[in-house]
Amino acid sequence: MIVINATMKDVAKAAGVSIGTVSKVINKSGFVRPQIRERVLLAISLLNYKPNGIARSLKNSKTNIIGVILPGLNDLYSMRILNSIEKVASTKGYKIIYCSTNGEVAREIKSLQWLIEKRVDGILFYPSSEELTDVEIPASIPVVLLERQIKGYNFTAIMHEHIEACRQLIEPLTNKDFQKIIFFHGPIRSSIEWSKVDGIYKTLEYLGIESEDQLFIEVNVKQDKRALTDFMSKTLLKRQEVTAVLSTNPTLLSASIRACQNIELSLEEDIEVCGFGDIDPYGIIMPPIRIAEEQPEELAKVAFNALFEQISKPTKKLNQTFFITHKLIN
Amino acid sequence: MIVINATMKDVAKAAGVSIGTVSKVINKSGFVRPQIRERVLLAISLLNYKPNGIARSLKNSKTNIIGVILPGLNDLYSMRILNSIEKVASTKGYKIIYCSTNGEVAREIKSLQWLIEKRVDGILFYPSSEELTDVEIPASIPVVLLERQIKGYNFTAIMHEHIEACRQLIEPLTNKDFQKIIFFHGPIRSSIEWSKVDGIYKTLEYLGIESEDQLFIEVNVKQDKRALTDFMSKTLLKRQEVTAVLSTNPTLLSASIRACQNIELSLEEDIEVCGFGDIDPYGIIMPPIRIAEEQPEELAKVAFNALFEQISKPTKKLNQTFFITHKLIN
DNA sequence: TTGTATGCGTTATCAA
DNA sequence: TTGATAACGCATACAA
Repeated sequence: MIVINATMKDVAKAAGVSIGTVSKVINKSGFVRPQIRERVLLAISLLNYKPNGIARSLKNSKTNIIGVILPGLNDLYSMRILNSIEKVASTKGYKIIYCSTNGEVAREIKSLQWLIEKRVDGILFYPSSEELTDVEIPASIPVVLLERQIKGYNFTAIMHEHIEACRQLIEPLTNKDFQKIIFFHGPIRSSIEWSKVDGIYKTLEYLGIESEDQLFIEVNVKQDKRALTDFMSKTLLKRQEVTAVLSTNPTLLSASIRACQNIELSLEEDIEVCGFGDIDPYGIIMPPIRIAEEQPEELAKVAFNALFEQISKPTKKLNQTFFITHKLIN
Repeated sequence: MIVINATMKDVAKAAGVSIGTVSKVINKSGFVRPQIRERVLLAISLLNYKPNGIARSLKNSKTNIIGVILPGLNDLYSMRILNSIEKVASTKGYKIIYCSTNGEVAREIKSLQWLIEKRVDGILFYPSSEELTDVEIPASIPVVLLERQIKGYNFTAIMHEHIEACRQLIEPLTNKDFQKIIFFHGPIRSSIEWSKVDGIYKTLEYLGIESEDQLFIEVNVKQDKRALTDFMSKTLLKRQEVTAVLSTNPTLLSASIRACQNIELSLEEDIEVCGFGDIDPYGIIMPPIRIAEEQPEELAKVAFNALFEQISKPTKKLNQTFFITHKLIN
């Protein structure tokens, strides 16, 4: 008997038993006489029967899928987040549906709605802003946020703590003779950039250094590589008194390095460059610079576990914020 | 009337119509009297009804999901592949389930089986070897392979062509005075490494250079960064006559650069380093070295389109191999 | 121990 | 134009 996509019904017929019995054999639930069980197993392999996960999900209200919404896979940070989420999720039997938003609220909404429609068991969401409207998330689908809280929702959120990292970056600079530091940062309306700049201010205050004496320069990170390098080169040339640079994200940090190379400032002797971002996965930068690295693996693990918790015990609705600390290298 | 997870039945009852009518309104199929239509729409928003995608998939035998199986997200190449697949897929209304295999056949099989069970509409599969056993893929689920063909299956496959890239890398080296080149490559039992080494041989032959006079060194890429750098440093010190290095993958290429820095060979004056792999996304390496970059975006696009083709017209079973060419930079 | 029947939430085919 | 009903493939409570 040849059946293209065999169902339990086909198996039942072939084995001369009822659907219920086949189901029991497959799910190892209840008891089935060994003899019959064998007949069923034989029929299954003969017909090359594959259970239909969709029907199962419908019946059980469980998909074993979680949705992961990220701005995109454009840097090592996002890549490592997704990589880790997938790894830890798969140890608990979950697969992931990955959605990118390109930082657009409209696409965030679309993704959320799609995932809700597909009845995923939970959602990990890295919002690109604190705003989100026009989407109500059913209480049956837990959501855990990455790196940001969303106004008016108060989900569980996991984010990096920046103040301590700022201290670790800045303090060594000031241990030596007094330095004039230039801080390159992105738009402070971004909450992440803001909290880094805030961390810098707090650190300076803690160290008894006047913020007014240092240079804070907001840079348009949307420029292309070349433009960024040029801008920083010019800035550094204009400010010859500067002896250290701290950049708050990988784009700016790499641009700082290119700028120094550009105007022939030696990272060894003339200027000290440090900042946030895993920009040198292959260890090529010489001399190695001091970097505060995000810990995406840690973030992913904590986030998934929080989500898993909520999936498993839907009653527990204790929304908290967890903080991850940076790792300082070199 | 408060309903937690409203269904079409709830909507129908609330609007005082039948389920069939509600379905018609939602799917805009058939005609519904405007007045009734409004009533239904009202009920939908009142009850906060969300269609159940699982039930839809069951009914329509269509999930709008494709599975993507990759060895992992451990380098920029995989990242860009996944990124592009997701982007192009979403333009056609598909979401992706991402599965990592860590290069283990057992996990490849598990992933395939899981995706088959979930009845995804198609699968993009980057196998880590040419072997695969114990898994029969139903004809109803098209599969397109990335970078490799699997023995005994003969699926449509998309892969990079390496011979031309080898020519473009090697020819400039030989335009100058005769050079002694060292070729660092990975295990040639890997089909990708093999085809690169093959490309090198063919190029040398084409250029009339004796392969015997050049150095081919197979390197264990599983070593850690430090060990790799040391190994290459020693090799280069032993072979002072070498004036150029070609490495066949990003791990080896970056190690070559670190080795040169290590033993103070100037990339500008003493030695020429080139090879395969996008190791410098932030443009920090000075001087820029010549690199043959894979084109993951192109690969992803071609692969998805091939898959989409097969999903749309299941009859067409013309399995082919498509080749992508590298892009030479610097 | 096994079989029957119902429901999960849709869509689609018919009658009405 | 609308409504009733039968699938889709499976799990399960209950009857046999």
